[in-house]
Amino acid sequence: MAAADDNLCCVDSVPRGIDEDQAAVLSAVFSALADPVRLQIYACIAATEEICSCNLEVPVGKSQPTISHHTAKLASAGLIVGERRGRWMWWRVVPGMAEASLHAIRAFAPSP
Amino acid sequence: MAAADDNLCCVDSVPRGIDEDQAAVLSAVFSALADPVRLQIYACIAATEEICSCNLEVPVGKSQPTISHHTAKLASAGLIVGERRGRWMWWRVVPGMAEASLHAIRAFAPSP
DNA sequence: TGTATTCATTGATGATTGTCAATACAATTG
DNA sequence: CAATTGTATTGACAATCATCAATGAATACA
Repeated sequence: MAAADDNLCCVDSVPRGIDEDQAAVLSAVFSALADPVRLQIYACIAATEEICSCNLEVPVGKSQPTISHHTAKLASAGLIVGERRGRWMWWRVVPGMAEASLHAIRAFAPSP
Repeated sequence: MAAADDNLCCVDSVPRGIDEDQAAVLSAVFSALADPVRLQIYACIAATEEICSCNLEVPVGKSQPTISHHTAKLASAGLIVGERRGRWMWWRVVPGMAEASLHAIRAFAPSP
């Protein structure tokens, strides 16, 4: 019974995929991009040199606490950085962060 | 009163960011990558030519229904495609899908 | 035809999340 | 110092999600 290794699709050594810790870090980056509102915020920031928080409320159509919550999540993921100048908070995109995260997924994958 | 446009950080024309519909589509792609388990699955698939579902349960350490649920979400986002051959479901990565989604965010952003 | 196997679906549950009103904090201005 | 303005935090709530046990559907094999 069973123990037949002929009609199995399975190989002996299964690929390990990503390290569990690294998967958690990477998922945080993509989680930050997984929300339509945050995507609009990120695109707004990427489309400008830098932009302050008050300029984000109108184009994305959300309340100020919501904007603050989303920018904090983008910043926590390392996708943007903020600098406080006076009363205003200015946001810039961290160049290459998103691309590096994508690249990390297939670090060991054979190139196409 | 007010109407003082001197001490405002705001510009008149706020960047529109991404189209709302496109943001929904893109967020679906990144939502698919926003889970550690799905990242491991995606990496496992990317690391092989193609792999069948039964080979995914062991490396990610989840139950069969959970694996099926995750592969369905990755496929729904267009990141992988599945082909049924006999009893087995074989998965392949759709090349360039993730990169294209990233690129779409800054379609109109100035290059660095 | 019947049995075993692989994958998909359903139902249920605990956890996470997006949102806003209210409030607190910080910094400029009078 | 007091008032004003931009931002962050808290609390609460509805919605979504990840997970698994149980079940169903489809295919291969005897």
